[in-house]
Amino acid sequence: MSDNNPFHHDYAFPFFGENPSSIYDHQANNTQNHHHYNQDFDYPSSYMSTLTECLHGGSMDHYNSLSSAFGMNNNCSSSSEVVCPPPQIDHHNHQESSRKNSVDDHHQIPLTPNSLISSSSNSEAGCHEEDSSKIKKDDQCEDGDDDDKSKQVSKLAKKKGEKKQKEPRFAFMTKSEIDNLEDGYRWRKYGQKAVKNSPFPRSYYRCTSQKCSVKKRVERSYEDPSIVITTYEGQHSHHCPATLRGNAAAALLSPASFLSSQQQLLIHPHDQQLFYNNNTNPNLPINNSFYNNYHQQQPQLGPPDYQYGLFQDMVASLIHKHEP
DNA sequence: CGTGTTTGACCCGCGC
DNA sequence: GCGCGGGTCAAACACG
Repeated sequence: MSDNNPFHHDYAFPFFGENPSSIYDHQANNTQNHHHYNQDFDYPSSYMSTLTECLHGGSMDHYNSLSSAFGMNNNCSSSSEVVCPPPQIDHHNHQESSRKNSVDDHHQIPLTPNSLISSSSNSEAGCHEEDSSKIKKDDQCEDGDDDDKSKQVSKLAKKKGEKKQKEPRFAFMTKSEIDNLEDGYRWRKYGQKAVKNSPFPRSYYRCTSQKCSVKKRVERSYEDPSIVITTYEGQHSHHCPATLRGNAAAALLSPASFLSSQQQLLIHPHDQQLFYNNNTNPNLPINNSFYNNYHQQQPQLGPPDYQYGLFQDMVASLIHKHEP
């Protein structure tokens, strides 16, 4: 697949978070002129729970409800109810991670207005074929390569005789200076690759929980370097570590809930004006490991006060918006 | 020492 | 068959 845009073959949802100043700039300068938002677009507060359920291992019904909730068609030829903001190449906002692999050419690919919004199920023709490739690899193992028997045995035992189902995927776009957005789960990075036509590498993460095969890819949009594209693959087979402590309030106010709800909220351009993007809050350390360290080292405590405040502001706003 | 990251090598599918 | 690009593996390394 030559397409390096995950939104062309994954279940995709556009999210944008911005700080107030930047959204004003966007709207004043670009958004309204070059891209349209569906005026009838509705954003029920159930987004919050729906997305969380998806991330916590919900059924495909959740995917459907998500897609419908976001006004997306289930077929691939999306009518693009929501269009992403225009690409703004911001070269001073490049990430600093090392790139071992040089990218041959960084030429700009013409942006189609719907390029980031189209969605498809995994059964669509445009999906990845990585699972079939794995199966084939395992078949080759059966042929008897003595070299890597030990590591191949486990794979064989895992997949032999059954065709592994393709994992459902969905992707988020988030305006953030942080690449790896905290979602409440613990992830282990297992790879990084240069992306064709993009100066930004793609990172591969796997859920650290045993028996959980959920993966996620994180990459920065080459069209707008301030946008982080996170693609989840699979569904967690365990509870979110951030919500495991049995404290409903803590769970509600956990960074995981905060971030996902923030992303959902920020899908609507009008809401973008209401909230700070947590990740561009100058009071927050711009540090990938901030939330990870927080969860690992201070799991008994709630988020900092400003996070409480932000989240409560958002919830209050949501309630206000949906009151008759 | 346990956990997570980095990074070169490798595999696979696909197009030519 | 060959090269390319995406995805994964695993040894080496970093860090608390």
